[in-house]
Amino acid sequence: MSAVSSVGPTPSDALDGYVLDIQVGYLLRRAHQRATSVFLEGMAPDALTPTQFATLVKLAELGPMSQNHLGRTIAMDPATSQGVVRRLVEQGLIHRAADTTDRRRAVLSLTEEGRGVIERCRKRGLGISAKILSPLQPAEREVFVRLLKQLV
Amino acid sequence: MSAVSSVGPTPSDALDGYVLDIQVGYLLRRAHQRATSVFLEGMAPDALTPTQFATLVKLAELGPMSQNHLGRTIAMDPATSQGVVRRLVEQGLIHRAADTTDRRRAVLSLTEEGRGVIERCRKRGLGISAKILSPLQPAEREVFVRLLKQLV
DNA sequence: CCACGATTATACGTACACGAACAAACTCAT
DNA sequence: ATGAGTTTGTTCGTGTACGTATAATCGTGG
Repeated sequence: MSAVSSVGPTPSDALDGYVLDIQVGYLLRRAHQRATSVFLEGMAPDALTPTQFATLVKLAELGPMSQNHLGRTIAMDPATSQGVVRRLVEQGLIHRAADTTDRRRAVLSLTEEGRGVIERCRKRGLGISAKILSPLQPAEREVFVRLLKQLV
Repeated sequence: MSAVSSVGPTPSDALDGYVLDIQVGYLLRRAHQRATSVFLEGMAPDALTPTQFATLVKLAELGPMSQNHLGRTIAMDPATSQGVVRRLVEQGLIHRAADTTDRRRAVLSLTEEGRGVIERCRKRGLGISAKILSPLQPAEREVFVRLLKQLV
């Protein structure tokens, strides 16, 4: 029976040194929330999510490939890839074709419309990145991105 | 299996300078994924998610309060708070009581079991934070956390 | 006192993220 | 060439996250 109740003004007997607001996981969650929010606001004209845009960009970078392969290049679970690709196909930005040599695979490629969306959104993407980093001093931004890359 | 041995010139005509892998939003998504994964692995004995743990910790820090208020202190949408708190109540870690002076509110507090979980998990939480930051040099870790805090 | 606006909590829909289970198809070793 | 093991894509369940809508309640100005 641990009598937990300290009479004093500290309700955090059980914590003892654990301060949530400086834990890196908590801060990453908050920063990711804000980055997503800035992205959605900036991409509102095309109604693209960060993951959807990343999928299109990677497909443009690397050319046609299978769904799972594409997903792996941007750290998407196969189950997640399925939903993301399905929505992009429904929007007409990605084309699905059967692979002639491997009947399990679906070969994905950009449609003309998908290519157009990327061109329109490229500049906006750079603006969004700048806005996310805007609370930092210019010199700090490069440091932060360098460290963040090491963390992934 | 290797990178695309460029069948054509550049498949990324539409990109022109937009490299996904150095966009801060994309890196934050990846880092958050990894942080979540490390957390879930480290907290496996108690099966707590990062958000659930944050909720318990904040409740210990600040004492009993309403559901929306608690949610706001850790950047949760009211809709999100509802689900997180419901699951914690189902696990017996949080107690819900009607507010006597405001019948809209539900006053949340930690149960004895909830307090025990926090005590057990405190040290593990610190270990998890260290593990997330482990790819960085010790000096870099403080810099990173400082910059990350400014981004939130 | 009462109508109006704000707040609290809930419900529904959408979207990522992942574990688990599955069928179909492929590869490879024996 | 057959069987074992792997890969591809899907489906289901859980959890976070958010917009929108709604009902109940509270506070305040007139």
